[in-house]
Amino acid sequence: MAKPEPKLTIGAFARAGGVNVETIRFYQRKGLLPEPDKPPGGIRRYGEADVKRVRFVKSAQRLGFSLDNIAELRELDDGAHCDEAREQAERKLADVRTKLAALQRIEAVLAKLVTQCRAASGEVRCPLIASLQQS
Amino acid sequence: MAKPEPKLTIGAFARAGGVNVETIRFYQRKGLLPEPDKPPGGIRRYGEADVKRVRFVKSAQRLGFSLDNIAELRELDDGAHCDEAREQAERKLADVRTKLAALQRIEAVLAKLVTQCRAASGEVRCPLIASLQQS
DNA sequence: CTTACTCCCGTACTTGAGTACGGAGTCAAG
DNA sequence: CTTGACTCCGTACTCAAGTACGGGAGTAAG
Repeated sequence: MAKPEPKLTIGAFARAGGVNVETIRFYQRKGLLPEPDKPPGGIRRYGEADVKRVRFVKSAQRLGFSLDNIAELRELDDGAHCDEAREQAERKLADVRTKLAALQRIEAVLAKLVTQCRAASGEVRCPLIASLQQS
Repeated sequence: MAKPEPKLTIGAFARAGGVNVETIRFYQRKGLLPEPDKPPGGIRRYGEADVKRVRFVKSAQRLGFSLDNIAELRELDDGAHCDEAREQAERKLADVRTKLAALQRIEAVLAKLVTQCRAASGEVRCPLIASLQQS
C-alpha cells in the first residue's frame, strides 16, 4: 500500500504549486503550510498533500480570501465544521457582492466621463478633470 | 475683486476636505497638494482651491486611481491635455471592467459553493473545502 | 500670564503579501 | 574532488496609503 510519495524538494514543490520558493517558506511561517520534519542530513521533502494545500490557498485567495481568512478556513477542515466554513463563505459572498456593486458604479461613472470627453474636444476645460473636482 | 479667501488652517482645511491632517501632509510630501508658503510667523493657510484639490484626489481615488495615477492625471490639468487624461481614464475603465468580470466569476463560484454546502449537510467532507483543494 | 489648543516637522510604525539577500550546508555529475 | 545547483535559515526590504508620535513654537481665551 505504501505509495511512492513523490518526495519533492522545496524547489520542485514550489514549481508544482505554481509559486516560488520564498512564498512556500512564507506560508510555512504563517502556518498555512506544514513544515515537514527535517531528516538528519538536512533536506525537507514534500508530497502530493502539500501541493494540494498550496492549491487550496491559491484558490481561496483567488476567491478573495486573505491569508488570515484562509488560515481560519483551514482550521475548519477537520470534518465537522462545515457549517462554520459555510458561514465564512457567506460572509465573503456578501463582501464580494458589495465590492461588485461599488465597482459597477465606478464603471458607469468612468464610462460616462470617457464619453463626455470624446464628445467635448475643443472645450476649454477637460470634462473629466472638471468633474473630479466637484463633490 | 479680491475674494476674501477663507484662509483655513491645516486643521480646518483637513476637516473641510474630509481627511485628517496627517493625510494632507502626506499628500503634500507626495506632491499631490501644494504646500503654501509659510508666512513669517509660521502658520500656513489654505483656501477653496486647495479644498477642491483634495476633493479631486478623493474622487479619483474612489474611481480606483492610485495616488500615483492621480498625480499624473493632475499634471494633465493644464488645459490642452484632455486627450491624455481621457486615455488614462480609458485604461482605467478597461481595468475596472477586467476586475468586474473577475469578481463576477468569484461571485458565481462562491454562491454555488454556499448552496452546495447548505444542501449537503451530513456529508463526510465539506464541499466547500473539498472544492478549494481541486485545481 | 497661564492654560489649552493647534501647528510644524521629522521620523517611525502599520498592514498584507510577498521578494531579496547572504552565508553555510548538502547533493549529484563529471 | 571540484563545481554548480539547490536548500536552509534568518533578516531585511518592497509597496501603498496612510497613521502615530514627540518636541518645540505659535495663538486664543480667560
